[in-house]
This record gives sequence, structure tokens and C-alpha cells, in this order.
Amino acid sequence: MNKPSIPQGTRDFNAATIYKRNYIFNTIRQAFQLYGFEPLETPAFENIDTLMGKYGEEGDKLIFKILNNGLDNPNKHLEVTAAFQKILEGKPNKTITERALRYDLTIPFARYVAMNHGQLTFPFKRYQMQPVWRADRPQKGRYREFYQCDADIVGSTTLMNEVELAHLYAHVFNMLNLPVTIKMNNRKILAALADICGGAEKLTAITVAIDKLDKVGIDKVKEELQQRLLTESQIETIADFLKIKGTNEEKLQALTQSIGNHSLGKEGIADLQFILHHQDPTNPLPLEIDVTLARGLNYYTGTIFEVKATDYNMGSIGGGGRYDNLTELFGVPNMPGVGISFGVDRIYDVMEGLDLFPKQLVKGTDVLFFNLGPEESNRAFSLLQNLRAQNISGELYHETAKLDKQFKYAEKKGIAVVVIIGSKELANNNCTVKHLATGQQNTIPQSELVNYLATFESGL
RNA sequence: GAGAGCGUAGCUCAGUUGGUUAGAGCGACAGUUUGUGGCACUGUAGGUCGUGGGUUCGAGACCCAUCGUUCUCCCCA
Repeated sequence: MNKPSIPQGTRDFNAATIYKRNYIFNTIRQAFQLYGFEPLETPAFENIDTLMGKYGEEGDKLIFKILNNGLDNPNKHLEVTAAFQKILEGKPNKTITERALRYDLTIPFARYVAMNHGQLTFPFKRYQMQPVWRADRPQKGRYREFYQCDADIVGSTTLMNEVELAHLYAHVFNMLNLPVTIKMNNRKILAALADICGGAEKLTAITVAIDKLDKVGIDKVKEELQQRLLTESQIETIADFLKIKGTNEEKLQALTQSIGNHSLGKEGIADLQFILHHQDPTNPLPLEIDVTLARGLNYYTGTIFEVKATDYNMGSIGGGGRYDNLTELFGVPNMPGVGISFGVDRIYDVMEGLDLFPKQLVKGTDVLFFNLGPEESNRAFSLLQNLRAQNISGELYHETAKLDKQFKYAEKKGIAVVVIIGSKELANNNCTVKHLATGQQNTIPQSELVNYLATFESGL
């Protein structure tokens, strides 16, 4: 028999990991609710049409497709064979696959809004915390199954939404004690730049190239732009644009000089300004204008966000932005929205790497009753049930065994208190309660155990 | 989609230019006179060296293939 294994890019989570993950989930969920978002859950898989074509060509390749059932039906043999031929040509079709695993939470949300816009109260603010799946090559900080936590606002164009989301980002990372930079840019600025440099159709080419600036340097970016058939003067304009540095205010000024005469550029700059000016100047958010920030998902139209941990080498741990026409893809126009996403798995990796998790997250069972014989354990069991009725968690050692063995079990499981009922205690109707961390122990009447532990527990 | 590294005990890893019966630490289990844990000591179990082929008198080591895994690029959270 083969050794058991799990699929590439997936993980099992043990108790200690889950406690820590839940710490992150709970922090994010509380913040979402604090800011007035309501929960939504959507299916793990969607109709393949819902997902395909929404994430660009690369994205389509990374969608996990689900094979249809019944392909082995002899009556459909010819049809299936022909359909499979199309798959080999790179064209998925419904004979072979008509469902696919969720790739992110934004598109399923847009699909939900399009289906239910008649019943929803706008602006609709929803949060969603569910796993997504990508057929990517796993590596550091990259998994094939991972959680996203999204908050989106649809049905409203006001920039106050962006302001709220920027504060929400800052709030969560502040609660997690995780230092971050929230990078911000605006697609209108990039669109204006593209327009000035040879036309809107060059937008994707330009954004892909300048997004690489901090990785490959200015010369390589120029090279790539040359290959993408931009003229010398256009490339120089872009190079000047990329030289924009300094504080956010300085960047805004430089941007105004560079593309401020262009109507779209002017709008983009004003948007950034609005967000930056709506914060407490005595306690500013870690916002940073980054003119090279582009983000791949092609449905963004306005503000774009990306969060990076400042003290740890990891890709972005959050991202988002404004999209004006997302539900139009599903036949419902005029539904502008803006949203952000938290990458829980990467946040976990960063916090683990920086040792930022609080120490007391792991809390095992409260009490272990020792098992020192049939009658003794019988008495212990009824006392245990009394404790459970008072919401004090406990267990009885599963069999009669030597004391040191039972002590070791309690220790390994992080149990704080053991209750010993042996022949002496049984005869005297009392019990010995020992606190493992301090080694202190008291012998008390069995009837007082619940109260004793209740006051003890509240002191923890 | 492109490239690189690594697969030896449950875990982390040694293993010399190819040379007898493949080792350590941790963990597990048992014991150190059966009512007090962590420490220490003693002992036990656990490996067809990822898999298949090849080179060789001889392969854990060298070669090829294959599977798994980690990392980088692409892209992304």
C-alpha cells in the first residue's frame, strides 16, 4: 500500500495551528462587523461560466475545473471524445466540465449581487471568509487551497468607502500587532499615463512592465517597454513618472506636474488626495502612494490597494480596489463597488515568522480526573459531569494507570488542573486538587469541588 | 508554463575518494521496589536508504528515468 498523502499545495491543520488561525479569523471578523459589514457564504464551486474569463488568460489556466460525472456512459462516447479533443486544444467545454472551484471571493460575490439585487439594501456591505483554490505551483506563501477574507461595498461611488476600507485595513493589522504598509494607487492615473504614452490599448503592457520596477530596476523596465513597441519619448515620459519619490504629499505634487493636465489623471490624483486627507493627522494610517502599483486583476477601475508586511519578506498579504462594472458581466449594469481582501494564510506565515502570536492562545481541557480504580473512577466521573454542567471542561483518564503516566498525559495536553481521587479520598469523600504549573495542591471535600474550580477558573 | 535543490527511523539530520551487519539526537514504549509529573539513568521497538532500471567484484553514495517535496521566475493572497 502506498504511503498516504495529501494533494500538492494543501495542508492539514493541527490544534495549535487552528488556535492561531482562529485568532486571526476572529480579529478580522470582529473588525468587519465593527465596520458594519454583514456575512455571506457562497458555494465552493460555481458554474464554470461564472468564473472563466474574469481573471485574464493566466487566471483561467489557474482555475480548478471539475470533471463531469457520467463521462464513461457508452451512449455519449462520441460526444465525449469530440469534446475532449477540444480540451486538448485548450478550449474547455461543458460536455467535459461545467463546474469549477471558486478562484476568489469577489466574482462569486458579484454573481450573488447580480442574482439578488432586487432584494438587497444598497449600499450593500458584505464580508466573506472562505477558502479559495488555485492550480498554481506551490511555493513560499503560496498554496493551492487558502482562505481569503473579503469586505466589499457595492452600490455606492463615494470615496468615503475607500476611506473606510483603508481604516479597516489599518484597524485589523493594528489589532494583530503586525506592522504593514498599505500601498495605494489609482487605475485612473495609470490610464492617464497610458493615454499620454501612445494610447489606451498600451495600458496593460505599461502596467505589467512598471509593476516590475522594484524587482528588476529601471533599465530592464525600459527594455521591456521597448520590446512592447513604445517610442523613445514615450519611454522617457514613463521613466520620469517612475522617478516620483518622497512623501505622499511630494508624490501628489510630482504627479500633478506629470499628468495633472490630463482629465483622468487629475481625477485619480484627487481620489488619492481625498483618501489621504480623511484621516486623523495625529494618528495617520500607514498609507503610501506607490505609482508602480498596478495589480493584475483587470476589473479594477479606480483606487487600488495592496498590503505588505514591513519587516518580513512575503508577497502581498492583502489587496483590493474599486471596480465600477463588475456585475455588468452578469447582466446588471451601474453597480459600482470597492473591496479589500485579507490573505489569512500569508498573514499567519508572517506572524509565525515574526513570533507575533500571543502565548496564551492554546488552551486545553481545564481539568483531568485521575483514574485510580473502578470505584474511584466512578466517583470521579460523576464529579466530572457536575463540572461539565457548570461549563468547566474536563476529562477522565481513559484507564487505570500509574500516577506518573497520568501526570505526563495532563502535562502534554496542557491541562492546568488534575483531580486525584484514590482509595483515601474515596473513603473520606474528598479529593486532591493539584495545579500543575505551580505544583500546589489542596485536599477539599468533593462537594466543594465545583465552587473551588469555578473561582479558580475565573482567576485564570 | 520555465528553472534549481532535496528525498536515509515517527521528526530533525549524519553517513569520508563507492568497501563488512546503515548511525545520532529528539520523540514513542517499558523500567529505576505499584499515591505525585517535568529532570536523570537503563533498556526496547522502529529503516527493502522514495520507486524502477543501469554502471561495478561491490551502490545509501555514481548514471538514467519516474514519483514526491521545497524554492525561484511568471503570476498572485
